[in-house]
Amino acid sequence: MRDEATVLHADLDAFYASVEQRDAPALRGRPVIVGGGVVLAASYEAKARGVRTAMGGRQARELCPDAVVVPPRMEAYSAASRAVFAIFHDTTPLVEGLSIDEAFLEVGGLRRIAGTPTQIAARLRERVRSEAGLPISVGVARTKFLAKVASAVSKPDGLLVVEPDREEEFLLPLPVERLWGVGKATAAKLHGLGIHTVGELAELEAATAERLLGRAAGAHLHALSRLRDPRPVDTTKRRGSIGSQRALGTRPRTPEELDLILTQIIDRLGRRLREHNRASRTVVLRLRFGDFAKATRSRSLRSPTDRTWVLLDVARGLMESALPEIADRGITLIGVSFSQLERADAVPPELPLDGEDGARLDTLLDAVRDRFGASSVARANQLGRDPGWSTPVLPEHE
DNA sequence: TCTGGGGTCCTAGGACCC
DNA sequence: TCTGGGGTCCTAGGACCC
Repeated sequence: MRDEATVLHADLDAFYASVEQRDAPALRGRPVIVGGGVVLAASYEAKARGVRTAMGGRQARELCPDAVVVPPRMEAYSAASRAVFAIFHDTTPLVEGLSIDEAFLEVGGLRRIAGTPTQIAARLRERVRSEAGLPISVGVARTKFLAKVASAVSKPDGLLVVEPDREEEFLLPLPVERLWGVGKATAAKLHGLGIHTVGELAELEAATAERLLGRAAGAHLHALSRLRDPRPVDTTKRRGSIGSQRALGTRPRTPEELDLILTQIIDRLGRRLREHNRASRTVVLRLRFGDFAKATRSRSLRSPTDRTWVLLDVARGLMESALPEIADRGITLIGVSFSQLERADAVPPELPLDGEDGARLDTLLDAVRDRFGASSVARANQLGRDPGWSTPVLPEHE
């Protein structure tokens, strides 16, 4: 196990709001809220008045009537993110992006050319401030998890180093909500057992935590509470899904309206897919009904595709199957994600399955699905992806 | 609290294969 | 013919994060 603090977690402060303040000097020093219906981001001046991310817009304005409310400018945030990540990559080749505004950096091998992790972290903060014009907090520790907690504790605009011999003293008194993966539901379960601090969780047996929280989550959180986090900084991660959704309000919608919205979402997502040279094998339709209960419907394809018309076709089928329930319960949100992504240029060509053969196979698969259920189709899909299988078998089924 | 939009990972049952 | 262990894929749902 590494015994030196060489992992940095760098996390931009109030990211969207800071970009707005950077670009409009009149907003500096004032409470800024990004987003109208719901707060997407709040500047520290607004946070000081109790405004929080994900809070309803009305409540936020009551807490902070003099706040400047601005609509989000996603393009500006993407550009700012690219500039900051360029500084990350200039600092070390070992960068693992977590989201638009945070990343892990492994700087263990750089001591001779760039100095200690603490020196590297301080210089990184200066560069982001002077070159990108944004405040950033950095945590430095032996593991990713501790570095992330350290950056959160250091906010705003902070730098916090957790030396290996101070880890217990730093972590154990913190509330369990600080653990990465403990949200409302998990915190409530732990509180029910009288567990409020990380130290109290660490005193449980691992098996007890697993029984209470589920095998994976329980084992993971228990390990974190005992300072075990073997995950290295991973530079090879790629996005596994992309999605888009639209809230609809509560008024009734006709099937024609829903189809139009679905088409717009799929069209936009299809573009994003092709821009990133990716293809998707599973389409997920996400619904929120009139009572705000959620549901998903999904379907997997024979092979990944980036063709909008194919994806739209699948999504329409899912939507159609949900229409009766929507008519009953009303609908307040439509979302679509494309998952099981692969590189589009790595998808093997489907030569034997194009054109009429492809149409015949689709008909065949539909018949199989009707008669034997979806998992038979899943098996047929496996066979269909086997290049040695598809060509000779098809004509026999005509 | 009358509720955004983008993601990740895990669980669990049914069906299937070897 | 029955039983079983180990594994994969699909679908649906849930918790969590920023």
